[in-house]
Amino acid sequence: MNWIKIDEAAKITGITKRAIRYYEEIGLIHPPERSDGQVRLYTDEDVKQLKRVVDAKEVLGFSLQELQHFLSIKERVLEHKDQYESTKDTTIQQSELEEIAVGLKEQEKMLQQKMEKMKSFQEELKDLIQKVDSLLNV
Amino acid sequence: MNWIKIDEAAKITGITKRAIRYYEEIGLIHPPERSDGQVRLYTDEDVKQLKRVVDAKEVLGFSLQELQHFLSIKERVLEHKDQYESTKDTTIQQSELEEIAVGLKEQEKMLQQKMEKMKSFQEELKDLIQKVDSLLNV
DNA sequence: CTTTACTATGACGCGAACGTCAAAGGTCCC
DNA sequence: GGGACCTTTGACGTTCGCGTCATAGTAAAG
Repeated sequence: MNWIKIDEAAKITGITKRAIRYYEEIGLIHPPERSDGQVRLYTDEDVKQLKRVVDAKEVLGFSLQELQHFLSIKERVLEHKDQYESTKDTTIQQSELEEIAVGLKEQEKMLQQKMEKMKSFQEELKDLIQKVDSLLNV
Repeated sequence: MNWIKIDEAAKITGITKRAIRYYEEIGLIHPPERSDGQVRLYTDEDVKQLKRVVDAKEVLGFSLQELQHFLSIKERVLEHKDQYESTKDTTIQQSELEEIAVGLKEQEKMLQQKMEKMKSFQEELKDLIQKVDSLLNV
């Protein structure tokens, strides 16, 4: 495995070291491994997750809390699927699954609305660009 | 004209009264008319503008400053177009127009990227919903 | 084993975007 | 015209998302 320290992880992702530690602090990313001396060591996977989280935050405008909520749901669902017949604590109750389904569908609806609004804003932007261009080409 | 006070405007738009006053304070919306006793009176147009501003903020994840910048550019461009042959102070210099064009095109590019990332996130969401549904229909 | 360069943790600071409260004044209805 | 209920301005408080020290420990090179 290729372990890197926080400074390199920061350089790769473009996120500051402080922000990375902060994301860990609020549970947005998994705490990475540590050296014997308590130094954080990141894998490629860790770095990927970091990038995805930041993308989602920037692009979707989700608050970090919302994002964390989504990620924990996702993990639990995937875990549930893998360990289908096990009876671990991580197993999700049927009733809870239904709630999750409702919540996710709600999210998808909101995302859809967001994208539509973005489109109309994009149109407006294009219009404005056209107008500016026509003013320039006289 | 149908004048409404801030409380009704707040109820219509879903924005708090404090936020509306704040938006006015930082120049995000035009100061509305006032009664003799200094009470803010909003028209339908004002309410529309409020909605659009908030939409843009929520959907695009713009900071209020960025948004204000965009709105002021837009207004000045439109004004420029109307008063084409006038020599008012509001007229935009050629050089400035070019800068604006560059800035707007940059914005459009970023918007495009955002929308693409949103799409892929939407796919992920749909996947997850499918998985949950398949877990429910056993 | 020392030096040099990171790293960890804790604490305080900060700007944005409001919330909240107080004091003073405005509106409207009977 | 006198309450009951808004509104305004000002000021301070709060939360989020980090930035920025300060202090102390760690890693790697020579």
